[in-house]
Amino acid sequence: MSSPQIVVVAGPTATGKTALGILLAQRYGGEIVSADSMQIYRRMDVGTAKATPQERAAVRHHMLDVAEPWENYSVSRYVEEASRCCEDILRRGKLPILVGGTGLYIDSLLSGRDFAGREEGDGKVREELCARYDAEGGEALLRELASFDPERAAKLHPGDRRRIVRAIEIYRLTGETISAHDRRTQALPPRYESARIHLNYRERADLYARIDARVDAMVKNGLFDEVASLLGEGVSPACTAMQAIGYKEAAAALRGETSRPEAIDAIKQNSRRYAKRQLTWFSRTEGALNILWDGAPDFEKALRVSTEFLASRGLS
RNA sequence: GGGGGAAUUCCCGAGUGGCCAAAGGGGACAGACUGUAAAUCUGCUGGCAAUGCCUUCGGUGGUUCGAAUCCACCUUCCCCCA
Repeated sequence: MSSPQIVVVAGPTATGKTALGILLAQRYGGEIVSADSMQIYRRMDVGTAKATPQERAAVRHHMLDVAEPWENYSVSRYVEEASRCCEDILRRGKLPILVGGTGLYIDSLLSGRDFAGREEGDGKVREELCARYDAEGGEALLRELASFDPERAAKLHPGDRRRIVRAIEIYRLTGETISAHDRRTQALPPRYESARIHLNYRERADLYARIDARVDAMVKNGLFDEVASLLGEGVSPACTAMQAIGYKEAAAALRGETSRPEAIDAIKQNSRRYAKRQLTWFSRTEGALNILWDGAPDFEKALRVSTEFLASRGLS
């Protein structure tokens, strides 16, 4: 195994990724590349727990504030832009430290995955397929998918509108089935060798308590004002950015659909569930150093353990 | 003090004699994931030596071949009249 070009710090929300990332960047002379699907948006700071101006002054951060909240960002754009950042950092002889909780972004960047039909689509096909899904039902579209890609059809559930539509869309746009596409991209060697560090709490209850406390802190730090101002500048609730946890619930409360306490409870609950999904995602990647907090983070120890781990992988 | 109503599995809430370990929803738990991913989708949820057995529908006792469902009393809560 060749020595890693990139260090990854991942884990569920509220586990101290940002702080450990900065410590590592300082220790190794690295720069942070964020891997967070919501921190890419400008003016979404408190609700996404973005690194503070002080933290960003201490260590250079990339892939933060690279899009407007009304833009439709995507994994493919992330891979494109973030890999440019990594190339740049590497070229300058520094260590890119990928920090974030969006598993798909991390894996896609590391593998150098290309996404099918990037140029071709203008959304028309997808729109049409979505309409058909709603009118004819999932079973019908799944049968259609099965006619040219039975392998994929067998894996999808009729209720999975998004993936059924996408699978048919790719075929229509590129002539290649998504199964064939996936097989082909899977066979490609990864773009970057990486050393991965995963953060979590040993006890689920501690993770959840930490999340709840952080949501309370966000509210105290002006989450509702931040959301109100976004809404005020005309950001539509339909935007991807407005589907972020904390934002959608606060927006509903600001519109009077729910009370604030209800919104805050919903934010906590959705954050806990999100953390669980992150855990599930990260649990399948092997070879990571798992750092488990006992009750509270111990960054001194984490830095020491990480350094040993990275040394064993050839980084000094 | 009198009259009426309600108590169901973690929560809400169906169920009014067998097809009920008990609909549905929520939550919890688990999983998936290749252009929205903080999104989206799926599974599961009394116990066990498990094609069956045991415990459970406020409590106790009763009717019945058989009760969450019927009867009596008790407890708690709600509403109305005082």
